[in-house]
Amino acid sequence: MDSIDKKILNILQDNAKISNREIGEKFHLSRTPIFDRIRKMERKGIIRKYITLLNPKKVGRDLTVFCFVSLKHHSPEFTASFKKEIDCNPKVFECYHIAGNHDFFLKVMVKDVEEYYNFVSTELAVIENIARCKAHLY
Amino acid sequence: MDSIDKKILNILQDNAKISNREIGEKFHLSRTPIFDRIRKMERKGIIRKYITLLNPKKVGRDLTVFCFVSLKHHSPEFTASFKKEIDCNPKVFECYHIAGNHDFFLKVMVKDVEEYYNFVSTELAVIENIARCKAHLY
DNA sequence: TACATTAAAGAACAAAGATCTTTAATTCAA
DNA sequence: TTGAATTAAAGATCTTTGTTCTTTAATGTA
Repeated sequence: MDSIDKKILNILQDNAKISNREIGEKFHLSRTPIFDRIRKMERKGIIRKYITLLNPKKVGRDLTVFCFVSLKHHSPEFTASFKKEIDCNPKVFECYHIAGNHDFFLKVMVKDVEEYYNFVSTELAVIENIARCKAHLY
Repeated sequence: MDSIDKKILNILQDNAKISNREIGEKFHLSRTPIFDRIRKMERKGIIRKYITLLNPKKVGRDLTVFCFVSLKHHSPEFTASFKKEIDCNPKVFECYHIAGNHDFFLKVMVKDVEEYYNFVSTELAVIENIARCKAHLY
């Protein structure tokens, strides 16, 4: 991976739909080498996927909550089981197992505070292994 | 926005590069109405942007740090100025202005702990308005 | 030097996006 | 209910893009 590859990645990170020709113009290259470079990075797994970002406020998800969850039991089985369960929840947009005082970090997107507390009481707190949950509203 | 629009959004969220024809096949529609629906949602701002996700481990970003930053001054000018500055930093992948005890929440991706502390000392702490910074390693 | 490897360009083709017109369905007011 | 206006979809068409293949130049190696 040379400096051109890295610059291509920077461009793509911000805009997945830019054409190879337009990228090539920035480096005085034709679209062929750009295509080849991108495909190589896709095949190597450097480029993971192309996704679409929505405007949460316009799709009924006005409130973002960052939420630290502590578990009672910390064995690999328990943490993996928790992650698997929470990853399926459509309100949970990101889930990380972090080091430090807490165990998991969640990014939850909901309509309002009421929906968030419903989420906590009916979808989060019902999970056996949960000890504590600390929220940061956005 | 009807149910077809919502399903289109679900598909696009996971794959920004799927063709209109392929989406249309799922609903027994031609590519024209799919194109029109997507463009409408783009113009309304429902669709925000198309981005590329990389594999952090393969681009020398093994360590993710969630970092809460508190500011000294909290006026709109100060917070906007901080956000503008930090948004330009290539190591900062997400930045949110949150309610609660802290002011900003950052998702920072770096090679290792050393690079993170370099980031804090040479790129974060140099910003005048910073009061505190609390990190959660991932 | 001679050979293999790599990167880029250019030609060529299939597929995609994008625009425009027409048709059918739906809504709304007279 | 009728008729006009609006909307959604299809189909034709054109431009651009992605993709493949071949050729050429540059680089590295025995």
